[in-house]
Amino acid sequence: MNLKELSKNLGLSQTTVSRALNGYPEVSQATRRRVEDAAKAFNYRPSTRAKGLATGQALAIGHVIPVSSKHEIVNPIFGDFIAGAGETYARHGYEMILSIVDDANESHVYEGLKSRRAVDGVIVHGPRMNDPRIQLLHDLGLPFAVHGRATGCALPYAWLDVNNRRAFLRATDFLFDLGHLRIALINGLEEMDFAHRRREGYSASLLAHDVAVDPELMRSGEMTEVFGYHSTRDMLDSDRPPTAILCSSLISALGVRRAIEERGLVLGTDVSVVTHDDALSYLQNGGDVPIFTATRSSVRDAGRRLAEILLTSIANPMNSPQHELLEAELMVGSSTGPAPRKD
Amino acid sequence: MNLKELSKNLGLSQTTVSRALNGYPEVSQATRRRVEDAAKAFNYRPSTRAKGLATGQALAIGHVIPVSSKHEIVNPIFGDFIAGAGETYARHGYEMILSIVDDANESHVYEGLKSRRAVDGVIVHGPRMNDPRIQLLHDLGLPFAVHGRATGCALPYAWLDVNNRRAFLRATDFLFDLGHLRIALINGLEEMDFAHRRREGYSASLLAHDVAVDPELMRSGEMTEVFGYHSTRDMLDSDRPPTAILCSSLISALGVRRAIEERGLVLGTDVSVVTHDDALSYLQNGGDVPIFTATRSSVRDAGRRLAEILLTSIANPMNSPQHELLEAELMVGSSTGPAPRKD
DNA sequence: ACTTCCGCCCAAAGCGCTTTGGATACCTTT
DNA sequence: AAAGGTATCCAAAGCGCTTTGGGCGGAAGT
Repeated sequence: MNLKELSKNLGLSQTTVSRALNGYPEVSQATRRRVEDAAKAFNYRPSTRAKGLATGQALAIGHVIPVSSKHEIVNPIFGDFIAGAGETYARHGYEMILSIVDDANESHVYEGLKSRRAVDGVIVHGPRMNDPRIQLLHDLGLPFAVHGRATGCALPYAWLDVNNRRAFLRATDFLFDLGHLRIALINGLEEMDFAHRRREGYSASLLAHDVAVDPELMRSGEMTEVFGYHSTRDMLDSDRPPTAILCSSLISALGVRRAIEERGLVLGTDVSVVTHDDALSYLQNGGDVPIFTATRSSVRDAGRRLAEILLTSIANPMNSPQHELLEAELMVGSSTGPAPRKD
Repeated sequence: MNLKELSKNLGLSQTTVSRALNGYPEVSQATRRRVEDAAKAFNYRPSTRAKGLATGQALAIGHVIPVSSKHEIVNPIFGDFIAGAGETYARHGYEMILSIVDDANESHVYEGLKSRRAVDGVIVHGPRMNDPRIQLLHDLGLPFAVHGRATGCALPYAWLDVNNRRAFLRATDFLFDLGHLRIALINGLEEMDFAHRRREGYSASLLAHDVAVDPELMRSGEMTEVFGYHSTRDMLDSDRPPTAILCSSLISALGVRRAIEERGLVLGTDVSVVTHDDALSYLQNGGDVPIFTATRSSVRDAGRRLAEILLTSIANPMNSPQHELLEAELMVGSSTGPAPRKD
């Protein structure tokens, strides 16, 4: 069923039917009702493509998911983020279109989305330091919003981020308060902006407590379970093992725990662990009592809100870009305890 | 830059430019080259929408991701599956459009995709037993392919599945060979087709070994870490605890391990565990030596191939639907060992 | 009674592409 | 030299919608 058929069926012009359906005022209540009923009855829905052609809008938002060409890893937070964003899009009648692309070709994908007029805007995932994408998108004139931030980019742009620095500062302070002095950091890849900020928070706390930064206690890599395991194992086997570990993801934290328990040590007694928790739906941090002490911030919620930010910036192109900085909450679980005494 | 401008620029008609770009023979080599060069120079790409309108194709595939309204859980395998499918789409010039929807509204979404002509076909995720979606899609005349199968659906349809029954049959046999007699099954939600098939394989092995099925040893639920933990804890605390556990996902297996170790038991010695492993990029089963003995099948590869199946079925609508049944490989890790002797 | 205005509706153009049905020039045949 | 191919190219229609620029009748104003 298309517009022409529907209007023929109703004995009305396409104009009137279109207007009735889109809520324009120059249609009488009676006809509007009649049209709406018929549309429902025939299960009529305007073709997205035709509508898009006529209006110049795509009614779609692009998500370009970088898959690191080295590691072939899809960010595990991605599913939940998308779920959140999808809620917003559904409410506003937008589609979400996804491109999976290895990070080498990324710029081509953005150019393609723009020149094919496939989307009205894009969400930038996994920003790195000085990320070239934001300059590129700016030059392309393609509206965008960033999940995270890109340190070093001077241009104003819309973003939503967790206060990673503050979260890791507080977490480290918390460990100091428990008496820990050798605190390790198992972080994401150095080039990622969030990892950089977390390290800053960590370093700032060390500095404030007059503790020197020990490179032996800092690891960074793709945040897999295995990475957490290996890093922890190596550090525990060293001469001066840490008594506490700060970890950038719950998945790696599982590996951290494995290494700790494999050594016969007890989590929260011999070694304390604090992790960041993205509140992934399939990986909750325990039940009522959190297992891990964690800095927590829902990535699904971030998806919902960042999508909202992007849509409003598309609707009001002249406004200056919005930001939102979410504070992570520090949830104390059973993975932390006082630093073990030296005997 | 659009076709009209480009052709004006070249002093050619839109027809010729369009044909040159789309590989039609009625264009001389010389002009084709000229056109291609100009297109590259101006960074011209045909508008997807206009092209779609003219051809009647959408050049897009829909993925409808059900988020269980009860549990609000996004299937963790989803990211990797999408990454695989995305590779295929990119190669064939298709876009991927995603709808996140709670399972109550699912049918509306499919109808919407169809009537808005937004996609050329869809991938069905997470099929349940007697899944009504396959009948619905069949009636709508929307091409589709299923990731998994739907027991009880009589219609022929395209699918790709792991041989779940065989995998779990072999895994259970393997545990029997090690001398285990009390083997537990921690499975996905009962209504999911894959869970049903895995249970069948498990039961068949028990039957073949003259062991009665004990409902106390069978759990099913959303496959989270916490679910694996709780199920294992409860079973280990019972009068007749299992000596081996079969688990439907690596994530739950992490919870299984936690419960085992929390009881002071040793994985692979006191309790053996075999899990299914979807080979998720961020959750590898150990490094060179697998941690868990596992039935393994890459879900990313499944995505790649199922997308291929769908695209060929769209290209050849008259052919009967293709299937592909993947065999999982049984990888022996360190989570299994001989059944402990009764002293 | 005559204009004015308003409420309701319509015909047609246009969005950017593909595709049909020629047209034109240049070769080959016979 | 006339007829028939062949290789290139083009004008225009059409895909399904929105939107511009009226048209038409009846109520209100004078």
